[in-house]
Amino acid sequence: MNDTHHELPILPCMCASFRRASRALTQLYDEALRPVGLRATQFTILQALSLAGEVSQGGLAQILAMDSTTLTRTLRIMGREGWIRERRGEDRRERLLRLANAGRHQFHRALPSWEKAQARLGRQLGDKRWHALMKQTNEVTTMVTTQGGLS
Amino acid sequence: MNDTHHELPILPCMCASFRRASRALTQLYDEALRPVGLRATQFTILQALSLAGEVSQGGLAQILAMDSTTLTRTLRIMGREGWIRERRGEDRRERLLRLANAGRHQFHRALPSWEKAQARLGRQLGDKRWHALMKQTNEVTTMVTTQGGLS
DNA sequence: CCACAATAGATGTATATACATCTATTGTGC
DNA sequence: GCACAATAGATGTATATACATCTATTGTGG
Repeated sequence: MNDTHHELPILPCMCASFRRASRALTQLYDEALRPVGLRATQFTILQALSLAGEVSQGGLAQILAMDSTTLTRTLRIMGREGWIRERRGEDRRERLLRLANAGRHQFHRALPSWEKAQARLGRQLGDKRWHALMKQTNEVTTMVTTQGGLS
Repeated sequence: MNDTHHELPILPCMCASFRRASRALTQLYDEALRPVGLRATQFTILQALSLAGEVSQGGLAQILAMDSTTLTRTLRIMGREGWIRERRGEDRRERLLRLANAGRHQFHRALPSWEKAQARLGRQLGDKRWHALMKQTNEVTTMVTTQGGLS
């Protein structure tokens, strides 16, 4: 406990606050998932696909509020591992994605580590704050992605 | 308004929720700051330095809950623009950072765009949720960075 | 059907991010 | 003072992220 400890000033910027919290949480979850060989981001994609079934790349991007071209490379990495199956849609521009068996397996293998991280954080926050955060965080995302655009 | 609109499912993962919200917010703030030629991240660093005065790279990293080596490169980019002044500390391993005049200028030039983004979001959220989010987001960060560590 | 606008992704490029490892410097036990 | 542990950043490497631009495909007005 040395005193070179900067006391986490409150950043007045909402974006900065969220980015900072994201970094902190990502480090926590990454650490929890490291033994399983997954990044938080990759776990998220496995989980999203597990919940969504088959979706196009653009659909997945929308679910994750992410640029669809960003997924091109992340998915390539995960495809390399054999976790994801792709096929062309009727619209042959689309790539339809879903979990491959190896992906489902990897997801289930990671679940306990993820749940431990979730539970530990939940214990620290308490149920009330946990739910408030989940709710409000999603509200922000909805708000920004729905009516977003500076125009 | 087409119906290829995936309805933003609630992700059960706290980390994923935060990362998603961060991406959404970053796009919003990046768009607002683009005319000024700043990324949200860079604005954040200028603002943090503006608030903190002179800090070491490690100190700034702690303020931002960020790995200090990550800053090496971001700061190099910003140094290129002449926004940041560095000097060695008494402890000659440290780099002490602060805003250069050009950095202060760039920061003030960006302030109106940033304030507009903040205000717009604040209007949408309402004061109550705005403050709740700020508070809770910072609590999470404090919690995770303070007692963090899986050990 | 055909020209042209619109869309889904792929690719090029730049930044953001972390970790492992390395170097330079500082602290510590003896 | 010296050997060795600890610390602050720098560097190598890999992933995450977005935007501009390009290609392939689809929709559309005539």
